[in-house]
Amino acid sequence: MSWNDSVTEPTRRPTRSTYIPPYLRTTASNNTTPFGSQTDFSSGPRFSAPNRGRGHGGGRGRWGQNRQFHDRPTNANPFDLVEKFDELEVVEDGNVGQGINFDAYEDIPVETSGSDIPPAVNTFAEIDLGKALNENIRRCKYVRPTPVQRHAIPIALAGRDLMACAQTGSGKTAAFCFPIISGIMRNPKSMSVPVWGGRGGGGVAYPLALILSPTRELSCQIHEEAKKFSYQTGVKIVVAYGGAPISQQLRNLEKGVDILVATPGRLVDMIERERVSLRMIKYLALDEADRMLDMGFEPQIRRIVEQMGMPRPGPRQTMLFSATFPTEIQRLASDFLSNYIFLAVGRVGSSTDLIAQKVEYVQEMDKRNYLMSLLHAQSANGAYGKHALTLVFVETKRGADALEHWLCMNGFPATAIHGDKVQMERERALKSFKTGVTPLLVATDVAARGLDIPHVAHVINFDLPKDIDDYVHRIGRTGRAGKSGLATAFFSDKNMPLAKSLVELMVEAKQEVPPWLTQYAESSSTYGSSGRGRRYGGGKFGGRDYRNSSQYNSGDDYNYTQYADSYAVSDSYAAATSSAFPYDATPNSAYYAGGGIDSNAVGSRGYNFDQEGIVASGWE
DNA sequence: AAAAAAC
Repeated sequence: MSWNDSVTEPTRRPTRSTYIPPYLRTTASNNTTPFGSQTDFSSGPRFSAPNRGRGHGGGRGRWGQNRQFHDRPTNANPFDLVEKFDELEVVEDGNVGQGINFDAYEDIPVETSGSDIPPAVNTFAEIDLGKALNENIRRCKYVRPTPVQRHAIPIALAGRDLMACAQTGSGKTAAFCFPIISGIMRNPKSMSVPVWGGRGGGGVAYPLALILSPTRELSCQIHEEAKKFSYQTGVKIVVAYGGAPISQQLRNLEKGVDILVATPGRLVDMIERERVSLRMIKYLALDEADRMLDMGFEPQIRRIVEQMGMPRPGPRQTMLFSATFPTEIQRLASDFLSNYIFLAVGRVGSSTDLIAQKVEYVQEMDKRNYLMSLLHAQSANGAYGKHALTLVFVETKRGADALEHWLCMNGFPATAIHGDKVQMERERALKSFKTGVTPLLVATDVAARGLDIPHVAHVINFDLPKDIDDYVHRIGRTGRAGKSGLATAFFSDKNMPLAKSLVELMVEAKQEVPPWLTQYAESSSTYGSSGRGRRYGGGKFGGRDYRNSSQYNSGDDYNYTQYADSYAVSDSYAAATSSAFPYDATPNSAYYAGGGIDSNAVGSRGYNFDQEGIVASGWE
């Protein structure tokens, strides 16, 4: 595949003066890496420096003059810093030489629609991502692309817009990062050089790629991942999010930025301060795109994408990733896309077989005592501590504080994370949880999506969420890295509206449903269930391209009529999901649950991907 | 109705 052809003429950012080729950019710390002291000047692309451009960035700031490569900040080796790396080594050592049955990939249902869809690849070797990126893939111990990567990367490398449906944990960060990094390296002339900043002076940074995510911690995580992928590529990644001093983030921007990872608020702030311009954005990725486009976020995202100088769809390549794409969200999202390809990998919105889901009927007033006995039983089993973390979700920030306090008063090493805490507390809580210092974390939905926290053995929905998709995201924090997980929900009278979809989800995941819950589900479904308070109408777990629904029916290979009918007769989760994949609509079919190559499903099929390091390296 | 996201 000659995606090379699709690469556009190199563009130069408006205000720049000194060009530093990539192979000079990353040499400063080469000798300190554990991956050899090679300073392989031949590995970088050779090209001549472009003409110097006169700065015209709105009169603000200038690019550096004659900045030498040794002036650049030392490039810390992310493979050293990320603690996951140690786990990778352990995992690998313990499992050397085991065969992997990659035929299992073939069973994953995949739906693509759109025009001229580039074929999927089976190996990274089939894709020319470049030497540096291939090295990083090796360092990350990604042996084979995950299913979403197999499909999404060729699509993205072909320059196509993409709406991709794959559950968190299916390797989507890499799926959009690899093509972005590769694309930027293919246009070396456009790569950043440091902004001449000076104290308070402030230049304008012109990132080529923008990755937006809904929470600060998720942006940090993406940044950490992306740094690993871009190691020694010369591609510079900067993260910007609120709650942290803006000064340091601005300084980071001044050192040069190709890819900006950000939360929306801080990004808008920086744009308004004229410290960031979106004028040169070539790649836009929205992680957790359905969340980014829900009621709370949509106006802000629309403003960023449509009203702050970003190039239009077409000149800009846009990639949306999410576990779920409700029809209504797809409709909104299509404003940002041009001739896009829709991709759904795995059973969309489904949870995984290896997460055992329990639902207990617990009255509000009994919840604390019930939690206490649960935790006592847990610690008696030894299922507790550094490698058996318990994540407790509550509905409100106040509730999180109260429960944290109560747990601590009762001798449990708990901490809490929610949006009313200052960022430092949030980060401290997360770290303390991750490291097992406080193996109990009470959290609001701030921690529900995307976060990759190894060793979460138990997710407790102390308060159930209102929406079943939030439930799916929450329980997806456990059962990772091939380990089994447990999810316990406290179901109270307040949760009656959730009964139906919860039962359907559990049936789908082959979980034992308590009879009382089935009864609730049936009684709640007798009235108002179909077409009622579903935020986005039918197809909430839209694993299907909305363009293929009736009014868009252009007649390709799907049976749209049947699909539409299934929504008409049943507004159910099961109907939505089982109709998502025409290849195998059998409810009990053993394809990977949860989108992509979910480690749990893999494990349940008897394949252990840990040995390849794929699972343990963090897929979010 | 809550949560998230700027200062």
